[in-house]
Amino acid sequence: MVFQGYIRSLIDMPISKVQEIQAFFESGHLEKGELLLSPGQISRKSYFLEEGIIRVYIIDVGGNEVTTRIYTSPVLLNDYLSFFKKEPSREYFQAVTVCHVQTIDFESLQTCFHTIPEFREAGRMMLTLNYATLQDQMISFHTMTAEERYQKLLADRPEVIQKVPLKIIASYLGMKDSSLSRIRKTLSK
Amino acid sequence: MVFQGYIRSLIDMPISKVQEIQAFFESGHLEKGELLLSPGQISRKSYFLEEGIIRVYIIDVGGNEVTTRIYTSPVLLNDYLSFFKKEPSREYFQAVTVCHVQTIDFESLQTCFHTIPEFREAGRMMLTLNYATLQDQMISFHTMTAEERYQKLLADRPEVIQKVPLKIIASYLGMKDSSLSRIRKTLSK
DNA sequence: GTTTTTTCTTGACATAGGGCAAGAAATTGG
DNA sequence: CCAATTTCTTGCCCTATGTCAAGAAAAAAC
Repeated sequence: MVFQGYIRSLIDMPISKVQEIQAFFESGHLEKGELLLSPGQISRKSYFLEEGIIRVYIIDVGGNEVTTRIYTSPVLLNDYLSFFKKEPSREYFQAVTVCHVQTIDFESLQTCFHTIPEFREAGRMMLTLNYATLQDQMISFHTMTAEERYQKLLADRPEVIQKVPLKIIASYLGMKDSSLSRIRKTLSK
Repeated sequence: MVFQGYIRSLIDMPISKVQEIQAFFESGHLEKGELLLSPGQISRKSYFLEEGIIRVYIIDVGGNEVTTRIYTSPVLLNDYLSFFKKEPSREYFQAVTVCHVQTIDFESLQTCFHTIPEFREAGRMMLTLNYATLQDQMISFHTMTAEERYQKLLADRPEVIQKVPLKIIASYLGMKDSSLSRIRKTLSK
């Protein structure tokens, strides 16, 4: 249901088509804290996140975790570069909460792309949307203060604020956790 | 030549294939300062930037220009969201220098995608690479100071430093032009 | 349910970079 | 060439956010 609605929101197509697509995926489950992918590994799977939250982070030169993306369901996601170019990933993908996912491996995805043109379109649309999201994030960094970025996240994706630890949110928003804590105090007044 | 080398760097394919692809494009020329696309317009073309520099910017709520991307040749570029979803663009695309480009319209691109699977792959690769670039940029904002970002740009793409006005570079790096000017002074010592 | 570990809050102080504005320098246009 | 723009530099002062560190609160482990 979730899967079908999401795919059809990307590209309009008959239910039968989506069911055909869905048959290529298989259901899975992720524990809180589970790593889907680590630096050095080659990504073998793409995911449809049906329920839950997944974050992507790196360890910077100073040894700090930097969260660059936070995915909230429903969404299609993978490590494009690693998955398509078959090169080692440079990021950690981690389940922040328990997650329900639908997974698909490279070969199945290629088959699916080749046999169902609509899915190819959907794939491109997914990448396009992800790109647009990242771009919005860039613009936020250029034009907003740390507090404004927090308020935007609160307005756009309140579930992130509710379910993700403060220090991960702070890193994602490009500030220190002490600053975010102070911002919260200010806003609570 | 430039076109062929670039496409083949995305996806390995015989020269004859690339020539077939190139036939779908037509040569063009952009004046310095020329706008390729403005907010509200629907993007009708994709570009291969053969020579020159193109920047993308928006006007933020405070009325300031914010440069979000700077493309240096050779590179394939377009406004994905506007071009593929046929929705109004939200950005300005502007030639920063005189440019040589190869252009292709939506219909030709679709035809090219359908008839040449390799080009479809190349298109996906282009989007993937652009995504990766944007992501690197995000990470820079998270982990580096303004000065470090400047030094990185200088190391990675010196031609940007040489040919793009300081205030555009400053905006792209997320700082004020006065700050960048001071950074330059510091570094020159 | 007690201990251990992790996360969050808070204070005191430091600093990178912003805001404003004036003038210098470079570029553009006639 | 000379005037008009536009771009770049610089001084002074200011503020948002960082740094460090300690303790409180919450969550996880036993």
